[in-house]
Amino acid sequence: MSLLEIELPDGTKKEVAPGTTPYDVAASIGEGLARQSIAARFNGRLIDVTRPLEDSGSLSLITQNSPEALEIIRHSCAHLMAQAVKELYGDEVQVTIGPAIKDGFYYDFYSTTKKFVPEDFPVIEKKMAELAKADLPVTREVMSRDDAIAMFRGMGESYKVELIEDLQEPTVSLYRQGNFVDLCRGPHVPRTGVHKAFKLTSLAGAYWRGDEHNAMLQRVYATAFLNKKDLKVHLERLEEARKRDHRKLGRELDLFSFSEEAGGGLVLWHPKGAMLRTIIEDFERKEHLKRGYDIVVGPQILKTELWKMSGHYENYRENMYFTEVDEQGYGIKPMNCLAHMLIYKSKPRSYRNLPVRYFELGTVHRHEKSGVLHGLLRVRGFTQDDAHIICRPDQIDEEVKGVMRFVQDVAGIFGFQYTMELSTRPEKSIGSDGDWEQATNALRSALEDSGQPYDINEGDGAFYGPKIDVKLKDALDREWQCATIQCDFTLPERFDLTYVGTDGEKHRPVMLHRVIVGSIERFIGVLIEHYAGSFPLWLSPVQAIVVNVTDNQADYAQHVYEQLRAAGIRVEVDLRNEKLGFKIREAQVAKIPYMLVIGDREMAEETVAPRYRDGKNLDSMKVDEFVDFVKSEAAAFK
RNA sequence: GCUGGCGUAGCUCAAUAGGCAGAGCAACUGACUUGUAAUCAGUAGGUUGGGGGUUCAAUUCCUCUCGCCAGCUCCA
Repeated sequence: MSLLEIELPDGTKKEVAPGTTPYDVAASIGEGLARQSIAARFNGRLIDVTRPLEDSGSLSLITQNSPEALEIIRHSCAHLMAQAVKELYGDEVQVTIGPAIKDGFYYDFYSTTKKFVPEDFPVIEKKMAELAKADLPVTREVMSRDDAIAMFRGMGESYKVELIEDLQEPTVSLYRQGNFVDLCRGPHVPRTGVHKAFKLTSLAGAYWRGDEHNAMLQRVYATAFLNKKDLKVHLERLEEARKRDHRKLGRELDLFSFSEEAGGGLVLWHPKGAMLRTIIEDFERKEHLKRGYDIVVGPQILKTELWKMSGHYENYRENMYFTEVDEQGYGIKPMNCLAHMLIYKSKPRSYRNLPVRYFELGTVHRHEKSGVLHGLLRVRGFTQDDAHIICRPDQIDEEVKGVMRFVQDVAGIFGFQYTMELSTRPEKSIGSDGDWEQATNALRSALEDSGQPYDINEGDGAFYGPKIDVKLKDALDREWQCATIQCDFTLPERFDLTYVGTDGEKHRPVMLHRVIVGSIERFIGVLIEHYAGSFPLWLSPVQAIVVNVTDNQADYAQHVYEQLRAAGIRVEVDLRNEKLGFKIREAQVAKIPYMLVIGDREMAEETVAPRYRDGKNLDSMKVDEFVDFVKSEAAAFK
């Protein structure tokens, strides 16, 4: 039999007999490499390290240091968990699927009798640890489809049977470890002893195949890492995320609340939260004016007929609020585009006028399903930093690039990294091939131009045009959908938007919908978690607080407060008869950047003694000096 | 919307196998006049989310409803 030629990543070639496994190859290089290898990549495909090689090709070993390692370990750990559950609860529980996900994995179980509770976690973890310690070999088998169906049917695993029945292949692969066998494509770690750091984290309901008409399964979430140290870091990060929860900080910092009486998903902005909003809104207006946008304002309600014309009534009605007065129906706007188009249509437009860029801090209402509401991140009434750019087709490219630069600048100012996705034409869509091609190319070229990497979501665009989604990455590396840019051919058509071209004829413009931060509500929610409530000076609703040491300095402290207020500093004063330490503590908990301490010394010298919220004291300075200091510090962020 | 869990003072949480609802912080009053993360004492605060039911008696059990939380599905 002829030997196989195996090419290794460093370019060296080895000749091996057919049936040699990647593990054998690793062992021939070094014992350490063999021990560390948990899978292999052969001709681009991930395979088990114990899989016999049948062809020549390129081989690289996946060790614990490889980027793919964690996902494989987590997937294998899901099998370990399923094995533990089956050993503990046996026939009461049916297994379904258990993939790796971001930060961990889950396994969905079906049972009519066993109800998982968090108290089961230590029991399951203990069993998993036992199985890991036993260091069972994990072996792959190939079986005909019919045999596999018969086997799982015999085991009473009807969900597995259903999965296999839907597969087209004549054979399926199974993985066995000890008494546990699971349908799986693999690859998996070679032995259960690889699992050294795992933890069950939570329980949830989930529908079989994500369809609410199907049976409800019990999903057990868990996570696994290469070692205990990485697991610990991850758990600490979860704890940090909990501490930063914007709903908790929103209450503690007195920024906003919700009221049962007002209704779910409707935000009540308290003075400090409203201040924060106002700062961001002022920032937005300034930035838009700088970039050639015009500010417009449309009404909150528009006649129902208009929503029928736009297609919203047909496609979006269940998300809209309606009202009727004098037998005339109105829809409360869920989007701002209609008014902007009516403004465009208010007079004839020439190619010379294009593009028009209409910007509105547009408050919209959408009846989101009750189960999806989540603090500020998903609400029913919110304000978008919305703009519609109406332009000639040949201008799309430049306009999209302008929007991309805008996004880049704003992300930079707030200290966000971000990722981008291009969503292309879906199967169900309208518009000509040429339009789609031009618009998609414009978006792609803007993405290329930005120099940032991006993903492509084939077929995930809106039915009326392709789009770019931008996801901000916060201080804890979590992603939030904020900005989007969408090309739209439909609405200009439906509303008969036109411009007169050089040829004197009417032409159809293109409309770009775009938001930069998305919704002010969601953005503030993200900002709160991003900054953990400690806003930079320019965003802080309260920038400084004047605190006197004793009543003796009360009049001077009040005077300083008034001076600062008059100078445009967002300042408070705490004249309460409390110990200085107590007042400092309260200001610290409120995350106010500067505390201005005033005792007899400062009063005599007519100065203030600023203390930053990190505990550092600045030298005493005159009030005017502090004003200049704050203004220059705050400006530095912009 | 679906599945599961939870609603007790402004906040964080006790209590009850159905029998007078309690603490810390916050609030208020008073004393203390204080130099960089919590001074002491006192007072007040509740139709136990809301409606209906079972019971001599319901915060506790049943039921409907509203809201919140986790997830699913969907989204700025």
